[in-house]
Formats: sequence, C-alpha cells, structure tokens
Amino acid sequence: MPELPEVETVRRGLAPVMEGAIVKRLELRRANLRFPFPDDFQTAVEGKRITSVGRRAKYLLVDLADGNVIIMHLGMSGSFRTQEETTSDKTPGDFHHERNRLEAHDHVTFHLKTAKGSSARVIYNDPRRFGFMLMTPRNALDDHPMFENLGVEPVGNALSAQELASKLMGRTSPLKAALLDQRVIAGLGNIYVCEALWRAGLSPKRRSSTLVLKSGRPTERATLLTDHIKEVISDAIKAGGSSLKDHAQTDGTLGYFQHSFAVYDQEGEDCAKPQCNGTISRIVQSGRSTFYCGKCQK
DNA sequence: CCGACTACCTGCCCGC
DNA sequence: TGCGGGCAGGTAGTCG
Repeated sequence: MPELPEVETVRRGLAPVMEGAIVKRLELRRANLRFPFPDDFQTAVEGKRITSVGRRAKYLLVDLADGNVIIMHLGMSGSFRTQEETTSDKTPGDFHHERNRLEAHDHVTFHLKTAKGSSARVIYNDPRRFGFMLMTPRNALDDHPMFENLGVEPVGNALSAQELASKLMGRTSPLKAALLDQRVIAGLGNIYVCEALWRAGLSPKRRSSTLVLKSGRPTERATLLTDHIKEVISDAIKAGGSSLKDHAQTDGTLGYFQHSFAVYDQEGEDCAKPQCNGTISRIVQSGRSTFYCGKCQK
C-alpha cells in the first residue's frame, strides 16, 4: 500500500479515532517489526493522550500529550484497521462482531478510550514486517536519523521546479532513481514516480542533470515534471490511494487510484497518451521495475 | 560524495 | 496437485 497518498489516506482514517484518545493499553505481539520496538515502548505510551495524527513523507506521526511522538512506517505491507465499539456491544469495551477478530500478522493493538468516551482499537498488520515503530521527543524529530535528510513534500508549496533542479544538479543517475531517493522529494515511490514521468513525457532513463541548466535554474522539462508530480499525488489522494492486493484504508474500503494507472503494471498495454501508438514496457532500474512508454517518454 | 546492489520477510502467481 | 522461481508499494547498509 504505502506511498505518500496511501499513507495520507491511512492518516485520515486514523485521525478521527485516535485524536484526543487515551491509550489504555498497548499490545505488542512480538518484540520487533523491522527494528525492535523502543525500550519501554509500552510504558511510554500507555496512559498517554494522543494529541494529533500527522504525516511526513511516508511516515505517520502520532503525537502524545507528553511531548513524545511515535514514528510509524508501513514498509511494503503494513496496514491499520480500526474497530469501534458500537451500540450493539452490550458491555463497554466489548467487541462482539465477527469482523473484530484478530488476523494473521496483527502485531500491534492500540486499545483506546476515544475523545467521545467510547472504546476503540487500532490494529497494525504487517505480513512482511518491513514496517516499524519508533519514538522520539517531538522537538528532536528533525534531527532523527530517519528525518534529517528527508527532502521536500510533493504536496503544498515546498516543492518547486527550482528546488527540484537544485537536487538534480550534478546527478548522473537516471531520473527514475533520483525521484525514488527520499532526499530529493520525500514520499514518492515506485508507482507514482512511473506515473509522473509518463505524464511529463520524460524517460525514466534520462540523466537527472539534464533537467538543470548550467546556471542551476530548472529547464522547462523540470517545471513540467514538478507540476505532474504534484498533480499525480493530489489525484491519488483524492482517490483514497491505490489498493493493489491489500486494503488501503483503515475502515477496509479500497482506494481506487489503481484504475487510473497509465503505466504501472501495464506492460504490453497500449500507451494511453492521445496520438501515441506506443506500448508500455517494463525494465529494471536499480533492482526495481520501471514501467514506461518508449515512444512518448523522451 | 555517488550509485548499484543486497538484505530484510511473507505471500502470491506462474510455469513445469 | 506440488514445488521452485520470480516478483511485490519500503529503507538501510555495504561495497566499489
């Protein structure tokens, strides 16, 4: 599930349940995900009030009232689902519904008393366990190893053609690899890089530095690419992200941006660009699949 | 510094 | 039907 649009979709699902809630109990069903949980993680979280659920790049940030922030990453296969006590549940804190049972790879459960006073659970599931949960003081977040080198967000005003040009200047790597580098733009992943390059008509194999003039100013191509990156991310967020195999949203409903893929996982299909009669190809770049049209992406 | 490659882990799909 | 290989939205660490 998880590039920026999917993580933002998850954030929007978690916020109404978690914001203002007290963590009554934090249930860890194993000692680690990709990394060990922080020392005394349970003690640090239980009894605390959650003030907000935020996002930076592909990271979810759960702020606690005591000034600490839980950093959560979904890796490749992480997902959250929520369970809320309903009026048909007779005993407070009791969950009778069939859908409320645990599933394979449910590793973490946040047992909450919500701001409304009801009981709820937030369950983290992650078959491959590439995700992780860490904690740091909020005022030290920018210095955390995972954050100190992060590039700009592709939503909002931070990303500009000039910013992109300054990051691509002097880079000899293919454009695809540069855009996947979280130090350049934070939050893009394999799907949205492929889609943005197609929309901009740029080859994933193009040398990164060809989008920068000698003066360090962006080329027209860089401006075009910047606009298309913002657009595809914004379109995907509006669609609730992309749901490939898994549920993308915390209430179990599916995002539908995958129906809008022009190139990702479309090998052999006709290019959708008007007037282009090319075919979508798949190649491998730095160990990962790239999908593109060799005819209209130059 | 940069860039390419590998490791981490489970599940699914395809071909034999 | 069963099995092996390849592939999957992620990042971090190593090596040249």
